[in-house]
Amino acid sequence: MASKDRILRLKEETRVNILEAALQIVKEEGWQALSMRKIADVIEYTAPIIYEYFASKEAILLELNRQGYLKLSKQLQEAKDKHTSPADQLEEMWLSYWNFAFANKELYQGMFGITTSCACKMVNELPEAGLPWDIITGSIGELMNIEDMDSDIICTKYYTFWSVVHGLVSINLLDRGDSDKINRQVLRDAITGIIRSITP
Amino acid sequence: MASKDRILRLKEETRVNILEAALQIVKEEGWQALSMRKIADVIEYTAPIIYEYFASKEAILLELNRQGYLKLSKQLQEAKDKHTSPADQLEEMWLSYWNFAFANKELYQGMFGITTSCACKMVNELPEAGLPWDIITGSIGELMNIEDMDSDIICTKYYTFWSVVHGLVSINLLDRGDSDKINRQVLRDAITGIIRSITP
DNA sequence: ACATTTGCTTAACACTGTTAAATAATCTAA
DNA sequence: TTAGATTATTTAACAGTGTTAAGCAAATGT
Repeated sequence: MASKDRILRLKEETRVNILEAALQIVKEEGWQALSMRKIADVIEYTAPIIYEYFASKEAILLELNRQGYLKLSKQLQEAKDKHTSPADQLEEMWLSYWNFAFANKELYQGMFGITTSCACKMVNELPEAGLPWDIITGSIGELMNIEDMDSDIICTKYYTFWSVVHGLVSINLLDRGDSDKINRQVLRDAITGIIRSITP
Repeated sequence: MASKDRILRLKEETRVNILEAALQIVKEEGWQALSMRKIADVIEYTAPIIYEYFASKEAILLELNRQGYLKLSKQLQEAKDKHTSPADQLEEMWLSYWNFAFANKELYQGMFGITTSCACKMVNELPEAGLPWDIITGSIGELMNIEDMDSDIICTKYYTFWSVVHGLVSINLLDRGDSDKINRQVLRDAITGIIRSITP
């Protein structure tokens, strides 16, 4: 029965369509404007069929976040692969993180926003949310000559990196902050500063 | 007509009650659970009378944010007044900022959250939102011997401070991050590091 | 005592997420 | 081909949201 395959392919397709429609709406009108009926409008169905593909609206948000983490991880890995020295890798990766945030503002908000309306709470239980950590701490450990990737010192250094970059991103996403050029300079200074501070 | 005064006092009182009820609900159930009817329940009225005091739900959120900025500014000023040297002032103020964020999680989320559902957009036009900037850049300017408080260099240094502190706060508010003790250490290190970097 | 203003509520509208029932379309088997 | 069973999709409904307009009731001014 090849028709079964076709039908499965179609179902998978509308599943993708739902996610794409959701992201499109969010990009055009923001998270607060996303509604099931609007998604249904875009994919030319009525709202209840969405529940054949996702258990709830929150499940859609969660899946979008998941894909966001995958996309970010892919970019981080590509950035890492450009260099061999851990110091260069770290600089390239955090610049890549910065670029991801602004190229995917809405996604970034969902992934790392202090959600206010707390769109999807279980994002912390998403396994993909741990991927960036894995990719980056590898270079930190190598740079510091530490093997145990879960050691407190690596953890601390990771959070030091993350907080400064995420903080800078947040401020810019909040429409605060200076011109992009100045902020890039602050970012570069901070990153190289931290790298130097942990270079043996 | 003293009764006019009494009646005005009562009106002011329910205005305060509305705000307190809103904050109470947010603290107990989160921003996403805040609704006009719930507020009305708490103050023992029906929903429409709230519109005699606030033009919209967003206006309530805006006023809560305004009070948040005032409260934060007051704490920052008190922290500043504890010392005379700008370096000590800066350290004390940013620690105070950190403490404010965790003592008023919900308020902080509203004020500095990448709102996702973008609760109130005009928070940037709130004059009170600029108070922390005024208080802190004063010390930065003094420390760097610069008079023009709007100079790019002060601006940049302010954002450097803010991004690292806000980033660290965000990560902890996201349930990520280490123990409070370690994070306080990261915070202190970062703050003193920046202070040292701008001390002539 | 009547008229007017004020305070407050009820009712309604257009939305929201979500579920159950009803219908339309498709596939299966005789 | 036709009858029956499945599946796909929609309509209707529920409870909730922010918000507005209409109505009522109590206090006030004359």
